[in-house]
Amino acid sequence: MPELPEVESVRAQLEPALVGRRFGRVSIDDPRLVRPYDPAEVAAELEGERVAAVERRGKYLVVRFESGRVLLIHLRMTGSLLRVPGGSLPDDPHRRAVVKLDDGSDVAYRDVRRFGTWLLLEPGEAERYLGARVGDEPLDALFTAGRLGERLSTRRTSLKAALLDQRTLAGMGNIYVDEALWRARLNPLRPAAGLDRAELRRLHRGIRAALEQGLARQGSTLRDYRLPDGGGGSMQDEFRVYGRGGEPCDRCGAPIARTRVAGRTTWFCPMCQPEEPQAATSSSRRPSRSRRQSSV
DNA sequence: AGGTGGACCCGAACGC
DNA sequence: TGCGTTCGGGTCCACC
Repeated sequence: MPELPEVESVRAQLEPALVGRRFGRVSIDDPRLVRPYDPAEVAAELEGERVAAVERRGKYLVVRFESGRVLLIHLRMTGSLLRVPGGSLPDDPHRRAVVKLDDGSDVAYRDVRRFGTWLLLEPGEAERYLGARVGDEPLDALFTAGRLGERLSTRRTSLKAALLDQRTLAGMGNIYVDEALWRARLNPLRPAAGLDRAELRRLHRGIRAALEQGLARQGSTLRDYRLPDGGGGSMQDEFRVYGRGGEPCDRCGAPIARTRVAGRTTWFCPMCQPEEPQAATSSSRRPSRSRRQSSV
């Protein structure tokens, strides 16, 4: 599922192919993609636009045109973009749209489950749209452990739910939240607002480490994820907990547990990520008791 | 206000 | 073999 590392990897490949290019013929074959707008009208409006920049905010791809208009692409779960140079697109029953560029290349949008969206916004509209939905960029230099603490301090829900909320911070999904919490040795059910400074530092590092490793591997390819050149990522080979129920924890050897938190399947290590924080030598926190955990 | 759960999709994996 | 059922994932929206 495309999360921040996947979307950023797509963006990086798309940018040199798109910037400076003018959209030629555009066909949008699935009305869901641009709902509630008319596919033919959106396609017609896109034709002739020249790309000024290809950016990313959270899980959104942001295609900025010289006109000031912005095309926001969200891949949701199974969306992918394929760029081919010569206009020889392979057949694909799940293709939902094609953009012909003025250098003759084609950019095709594929989406098995049809959750993805293309939204064409007029100049100035994108900032407000994104601002309402997307919080801090976790890899931005301004995103510190202190800032993370601020964002979490007002939340009344679990750590997992808060991190999945794109307004808390942008770009984490089910995979990278579980991976970040494992790295931070924090239980997904811990209250989001209850972390001390040391825990916040661990979480901040865990988030960045998980996302940066995902970026280095060009994302994770579980099923439908593809880069614009047709390749895949390899982060799935580096998962510490995601999808690994019953396997031994890389850190302590205990079997990885599978449970459900915030409506999502959640993997964690019951030993490394206990519900009660471990007693620290310098703190007066009461010692952790053994807790029954759901297993596998 | 803020959190929770269902709806939206469809292919894969499962159960009988 | 072949059917039916369950599952999952990100976001929105109705509900509490």
